[in-house]
Amino acid sequence: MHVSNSEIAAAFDRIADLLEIQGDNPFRIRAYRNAARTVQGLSRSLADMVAEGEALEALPTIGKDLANKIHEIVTTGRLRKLEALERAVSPGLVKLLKVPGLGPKRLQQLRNHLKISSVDDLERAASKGLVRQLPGFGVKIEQNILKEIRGLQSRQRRHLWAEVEETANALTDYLRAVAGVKRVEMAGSYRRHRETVGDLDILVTARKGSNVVDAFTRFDAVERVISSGTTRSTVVLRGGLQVDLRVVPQVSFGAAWHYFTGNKAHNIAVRVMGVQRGLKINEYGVFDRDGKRIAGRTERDVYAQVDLPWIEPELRENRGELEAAAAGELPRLVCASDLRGDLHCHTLASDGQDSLQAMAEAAQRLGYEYLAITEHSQHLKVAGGLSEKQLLAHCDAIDAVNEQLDGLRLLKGLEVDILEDGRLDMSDAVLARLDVCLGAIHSVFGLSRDKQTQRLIRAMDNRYLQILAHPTARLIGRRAGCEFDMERVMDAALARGCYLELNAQPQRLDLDDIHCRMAKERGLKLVINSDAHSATQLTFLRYGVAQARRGWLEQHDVLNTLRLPVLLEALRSA
DNA sequence: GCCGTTTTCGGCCCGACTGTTTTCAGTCG
Repeated sequence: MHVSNSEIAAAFDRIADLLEIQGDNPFRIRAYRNAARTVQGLSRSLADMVAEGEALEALPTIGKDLANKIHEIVTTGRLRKLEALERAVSPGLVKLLKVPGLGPKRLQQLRNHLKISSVDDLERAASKGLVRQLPGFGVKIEQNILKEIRGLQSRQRRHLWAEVEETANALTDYLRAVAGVKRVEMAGSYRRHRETVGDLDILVTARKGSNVVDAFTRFDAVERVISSGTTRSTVVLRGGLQVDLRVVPQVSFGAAWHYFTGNKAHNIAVRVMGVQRGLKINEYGVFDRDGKRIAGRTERDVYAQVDLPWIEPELRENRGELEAAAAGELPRLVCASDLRGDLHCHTLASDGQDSLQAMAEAAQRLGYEYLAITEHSQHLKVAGGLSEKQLLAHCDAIDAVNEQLDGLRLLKGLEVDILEDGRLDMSDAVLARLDVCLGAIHSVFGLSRDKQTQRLIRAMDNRYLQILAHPTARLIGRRAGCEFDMERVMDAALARGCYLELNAQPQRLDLDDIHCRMAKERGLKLVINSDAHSATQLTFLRYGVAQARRGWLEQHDVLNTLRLPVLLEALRSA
């Protein structure tokens, strides 16, 4: 049995939910939520740490009690505290807490007076006009509850970052054109480039008297206005995306941008650092003991007040970036212009939509030195996988295009299927003729953790395999990644001179940010690839770069920042 | 439940908006 960090985090979050319903001490509830976040963000397996007898209490937000609980869940697979809570709380209640506007206090009222224990109960009671009669409730709250229940499903899902990019750009362009508006910036998880975002946060500075909030609520795609004050407004767009707007004075812009970028844990930690220095930090600025504003115009000013350099938004997760900043050890994050090429794409020869020539021209326009053409292999019939004979012919075609190219070199590659037993779907004799060989899992995702680990390691045992493509094979929101021992696979890759891919397709982003950091910590280089299936998809590489930055990667951690000759040397010695 | 330049108890980030009240509680981010 292996208990993953995600499972432990989920257990702590679940405990927090259940405690909230019981109206428990809010600080205890927060302690569980903080711990869940810490656990989720660790780049080491807690199960391994327990097995090696390491002191879990050294981890931030983990004290003696939670260390014991982690120990219990890792060694027994159970958590008695959670089981007791599950028995004490009826299952429908947790879902009720997800209804916007319903917190622990109102939930308590509903349970005590109306015996409500599920969303269905609540809908019935609200429809009959029973809810409005409770103390503290009224007609408006009752109507809101009914409205929110109906919209519950559509709003719960998170959106891929890339899916909301266009809306974010349209909205900022729209707001920048409003009279009196000076500055418009995205904040929140969008600015931090999380792979999915729950809502959009937009920050605006404007001259006095500007009707920016009004204009915002009249934006074309707005379906519903949830709230609208003088400095703040929330709307829901068609399609269910929620957008929050904040308007702040210019002198507060930096403080507000920092505050609304988050994440919450990062903000709280910075505020606590302020408190230790006798400062109050809020979205309007940094204030001394006399209440005088001493900073706030830029983010850099705010950080400077707590003796820190400016921190890249992608790092702001309270996963050690504040400590690194204090020590002057922040990473110099990789950026898109560091990349000199792309080692994973498809053409019409398998399941791509553009010709070799079109892909080459697009790569030239992007200024790349190299682009690897990596079709599927025969086992993946649905994607037009190539037989050995077809692959060799395709290599000739690549050679022919290369003869015409200036400045760009197409590399002969393959995304070879890793079969169930770990063998590769192509003979060594043919693989030997390639510049680049990626291996990937496209079937049998459900093997046991042990077998999947062995499968991947056996694939890397093949001397021709250089890169493990989209290692977990997850599809965000649709398919969980394969289960295997990531740390063993990474160590095996390191020992064999193999590399792991960070696949930049927005629905894959595989490896994720935590995995990136695991790799970096062991000195394993990653390759950021677009896996483009058309010429325009080559620009997807930027999503991968964002994910890499969230994983603290620097230029020297990424293989395809190398110049072509150095890259080829690195691949040959793999 | 965590944590410590106020260190083993007593705090725990802080402000906006809504709706129900008539000065504030609840919720949210």
